[in-house]
Amino acid sequence: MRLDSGAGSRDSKHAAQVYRELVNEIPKATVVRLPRYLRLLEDLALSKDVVSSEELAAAAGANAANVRRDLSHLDFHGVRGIGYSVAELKARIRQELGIAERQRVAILGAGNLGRALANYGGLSRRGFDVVALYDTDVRKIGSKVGSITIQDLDLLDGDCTSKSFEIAILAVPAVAAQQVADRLVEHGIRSILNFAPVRVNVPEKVSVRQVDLSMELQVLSYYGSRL
Amino acid sequence: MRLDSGAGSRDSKHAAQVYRELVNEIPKATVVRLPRYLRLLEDLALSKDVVSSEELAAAAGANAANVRRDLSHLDFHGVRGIGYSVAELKARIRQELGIAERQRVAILGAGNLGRALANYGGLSRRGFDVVALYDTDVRKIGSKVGSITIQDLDLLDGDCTSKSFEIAILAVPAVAAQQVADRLVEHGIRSILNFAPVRVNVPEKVSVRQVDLSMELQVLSYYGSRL
DNA sequence: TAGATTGTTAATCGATTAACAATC
DNA sequence: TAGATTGTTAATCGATTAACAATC
Repeated sequence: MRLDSGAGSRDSKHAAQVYRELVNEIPKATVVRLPRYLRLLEDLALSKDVVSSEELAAAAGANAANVRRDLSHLDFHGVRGIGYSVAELKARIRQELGIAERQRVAILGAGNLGRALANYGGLSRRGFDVVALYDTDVRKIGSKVGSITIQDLDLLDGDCTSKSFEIAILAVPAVAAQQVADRLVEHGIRSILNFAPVRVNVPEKVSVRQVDLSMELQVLSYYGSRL
Repeated sequence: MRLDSGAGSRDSKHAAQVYRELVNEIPKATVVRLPRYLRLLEDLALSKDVVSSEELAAAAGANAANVRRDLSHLDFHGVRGIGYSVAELKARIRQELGIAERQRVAILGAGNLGRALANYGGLSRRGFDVVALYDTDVRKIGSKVGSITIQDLDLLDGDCTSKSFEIAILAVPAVAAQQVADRLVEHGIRSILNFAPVRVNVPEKVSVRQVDLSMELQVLSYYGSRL
């Protein structure tokens, strides 16, 4: 099937772009802005019924036209002259992000960072429940962080059904990261947030986002040093 | 001055692109890849003298042509048929990132996250020294985290010269973030890494990067839910 | 030389945005 | 109606990459 030169194609659109629209794929840049819109909508939910693309843009550090295009990718429509329904847009973005229901998160590694993350109340507030905290250190296993008991990482393998979770946060030392990631993948996990300062290799079906403190500081340093 | 139609311009280049080359600006996408190259180079420093664009690309999750173009933005040249000098490229990237010398970092907020960051050895290994840790809680002030004594945030204002730092890490509660950011800006800081789950407004001359756990999880959820 | 790898071009891709008709 | 704001087009921008001549 040829996708270009069809009735709906225009010279200003690339063939690949037309294809992505056909299969209803949302641009990556849009996906990363959705949580920013959502945050404003949650703040606004009690005070306003309607929000404009201008306000959403200010909250996300984007352009109003950009916002309108983003929302049109969701097939979400506002009212001309009025704006967008706060409640409806909030629900629509939650649905699109796959967080209409609460998500279960496991934290791997109960070091300083793992414990800090387990204690962080902001997760629950945004719909993420930390349901497990794993470590390999026998001195830590059994002790509690908040209401969560640290468990032996070896339990992971048998835990598939009883303690299932959708998302894993990797907070282990760099040397252990790949090994633990492999076990998570075996366990069927498809989303990993990696705080370890190494890239982990995973099958294509698994998505990983890495948060690397040193690299963030290095990028900051670049911009700080030339002003 | 017109920038297009000049002797050096070609139809395949946009006028804005030509301008950025004239003033020697490095593309943002390149800047964020430099730390990834640097990490590989540090790992390689003891074992290899030369590295290829192919290897650098694999480490950074980029394309080899992309790497070669990135390095040409640094005016850094390799040797055809051979590759790039590991030691020279490492030094060149450090210089470009403004981290030829060690950088001093202050952490604002000695809660779970602030203390976890202060304890994180990876920072020092990458050339960042945590020189101060501030909080407002009188029960925390004076106690130590590792070798650093928690100080009263009010000292920040008098501290300009004696305890100066180039980079600040914001690890305070959301409600305090803007206020503390304002004080940092007054203090003359130009680089802020913000872990608080709110955008902070700063003058244009200050750069901020935000790390927001919930938003990262929401983006992950999107990709995890459609596979 | 033959093989390897750079440096650069040209094309395409993906994202942004000004502008404005549509319309509440 | 007049004012406000959406939805969409068209242009441009910024980034990526295949391909290949240059050259070690």
